[in-house]
Amino acid sequence: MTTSIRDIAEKVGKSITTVSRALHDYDDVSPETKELVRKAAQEMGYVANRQAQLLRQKSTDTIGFILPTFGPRFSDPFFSEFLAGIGNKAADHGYDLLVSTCPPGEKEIRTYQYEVQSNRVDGFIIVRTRVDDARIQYLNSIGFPFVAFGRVPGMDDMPYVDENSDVGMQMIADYLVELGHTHIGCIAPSMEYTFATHRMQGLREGLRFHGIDLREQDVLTGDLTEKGGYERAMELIQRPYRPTAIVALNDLMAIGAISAAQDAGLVVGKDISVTGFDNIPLSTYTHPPLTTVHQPIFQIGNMVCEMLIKIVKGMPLEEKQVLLKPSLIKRQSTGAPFLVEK
Amino acid sequence: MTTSIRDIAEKVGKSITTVSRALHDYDDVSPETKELVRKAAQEMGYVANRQAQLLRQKSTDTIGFILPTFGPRFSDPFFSEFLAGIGNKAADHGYDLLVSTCPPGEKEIRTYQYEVQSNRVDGFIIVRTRVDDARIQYLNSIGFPFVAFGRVPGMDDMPYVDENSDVGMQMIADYLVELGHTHIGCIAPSMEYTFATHRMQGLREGLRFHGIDLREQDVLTGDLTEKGGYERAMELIQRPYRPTAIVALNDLMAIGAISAAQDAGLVVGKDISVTGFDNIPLSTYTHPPLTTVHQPIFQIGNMVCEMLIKIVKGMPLEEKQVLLKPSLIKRQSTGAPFLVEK
DNA sequence: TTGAAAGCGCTAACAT
DNA sequence: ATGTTAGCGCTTTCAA
Repeated sequence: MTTSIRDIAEKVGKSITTVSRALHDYDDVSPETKELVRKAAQEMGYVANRQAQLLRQKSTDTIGFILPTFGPRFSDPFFSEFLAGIGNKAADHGYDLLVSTCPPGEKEIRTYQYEVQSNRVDGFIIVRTRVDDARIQYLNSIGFPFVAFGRVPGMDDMPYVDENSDVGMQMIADYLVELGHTHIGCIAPSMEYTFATHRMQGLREGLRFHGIDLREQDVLTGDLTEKGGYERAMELIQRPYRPTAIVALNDLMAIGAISAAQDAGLVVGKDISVTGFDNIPLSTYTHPPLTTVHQPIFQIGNMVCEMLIKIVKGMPLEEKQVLLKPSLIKRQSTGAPFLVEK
Repeated sequence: MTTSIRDIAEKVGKSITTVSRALHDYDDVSPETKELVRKAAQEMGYVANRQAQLLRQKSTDTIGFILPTFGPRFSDPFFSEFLAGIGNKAADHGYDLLVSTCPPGEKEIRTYQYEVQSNRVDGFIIVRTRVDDARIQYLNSIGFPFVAFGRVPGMDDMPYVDENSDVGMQMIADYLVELGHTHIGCIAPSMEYTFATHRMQGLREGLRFHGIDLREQDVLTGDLTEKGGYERAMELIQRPYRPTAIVALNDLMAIGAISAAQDAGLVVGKDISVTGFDNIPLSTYTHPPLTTVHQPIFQIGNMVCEMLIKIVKGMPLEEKQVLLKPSLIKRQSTGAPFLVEK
């Protein structure tokens, strides 16, 4: 069926050892032999059997990525873009990407354990880090390579890439205050996500800097989806004294919030302002376009993957922790507050 | 490091063969030995080395999925949902999912070849089939297992799951005509995608049934993204005699079209109607919510994966070709036509 | 510059 | 019911 190293050896009349070495460009093989072997390999359409190669080398040249899927309508554009970023870079380095799906929770660690112990991957890429992240604790405890997109409190030494979303949110706060907002509502996911804690803190500090306190009752928690955003935003909007601006912790929630505002008969950007975070391509095409903070998801995927490959190859890392500078994208979902019955 | 079958053999004082057989529950091993071996394996945290196991068995228990990524902002919610569907089912059956990324084109086939020849996967899942699909021709020519989401003309015997989007589009046509539209524009991706040909044909036939011809000049081609939809829709809108309804061939394009209409000062659902296709979760949260045709992407991922696993295991397939019935989702992006300067 | 031989961890045919 | 042995395809000592 498939040609093996042995077939080539037979054809060129050399030993399999020589063929193997020729293929790997060892310098103790004569140039002529190398040429000969290469040509034969080419002709016969030889491709190394990965299983055998890797069994021998005790490595897998494979990166693991376990998608934290939530329910059957897992439709977050964030992940396809991030995945493309990883896959892209992995391919550049001849690495494979092994993707599994597992909802966050109990079973999750077992999925990681299983992949580690069955020798399936050389390292993991972790997304959406959590404050008390069992995945990272596990990998750390056994010294298994990984790189995270996102930080984890108390684990300042682990390799990660993250955007400085504290600062990103401060920019949002500054901008809203500058526009004249003083009563601001916030819709957020569970604070188990570190990115949520950073963004909240940035928002809090940013507002406090201008003498504004974000009140607990103005912060509502929902799912990290359009639906979650819609529901929580609707709650805020239907209050007798509704906020003049709603800060959503990601674009998907913001899209839900815009929808809620419109269903309530409000004109977004005039009657009420809405902001997001991520700058997914879609955020340009909402109505009105969404004011948000840019996060280069594809590039972060690239970086995370590149770092991980260096780590598993034992190469030095220039920077073990990367914190990217955010930038504010001003669009039309924000405007000066329209003050209602005050 | 990791415990191997040999370690267990030593511990329980049996041969490695016996251990292997005990672990696989062969019936020529005494119950006591089985018990003994299992307990030891448990205690020692034994997990089989996949590479070795698979090298021996000449199978990989792995499914290949090559993401057709377009450019660096590959942010299509379709793919994350589909991936979750596949991953989910694969995990149920103990299969791994090997994901690569490769833009459609020249190099694509080489990526497939490479994965086939290096023995990395048992079969492939193909998405977004094309009229002249080199991937499928290749896999078919070498008899390598695959299941496609989408049909290919002239390959009626290949295993696939698809939605009957001809009928889906006819439903859209019926509905628009029923609302009173007669001048309809269409924004479509390249007709190399089979789904596009089916949807176009459905639209054409649906309209013709009501005595309406879709004119060539009213069909514009763009990228399968919000941006593509925006640009092409804007062209249609700026014409002196603009259509009263724009049919987009997927939801992402429709979102772009809504945005274009709004930028042109039109009220969508009143001044102009817009329809999509897919019913991604987002389509509920556009403004106004999008009239579209539902496609159960997660379940299709499930089905495709299940079928592929049966094929690679040599199990019989109840249905080799599955054509799902579409359903129309009426929302507020469509309404009776508002007739301008006619 | 080349080849023989061992062995990665596992399974299975063949003994016993 | 259990063990011996061969071998999957490859890399890598070690010896020639």
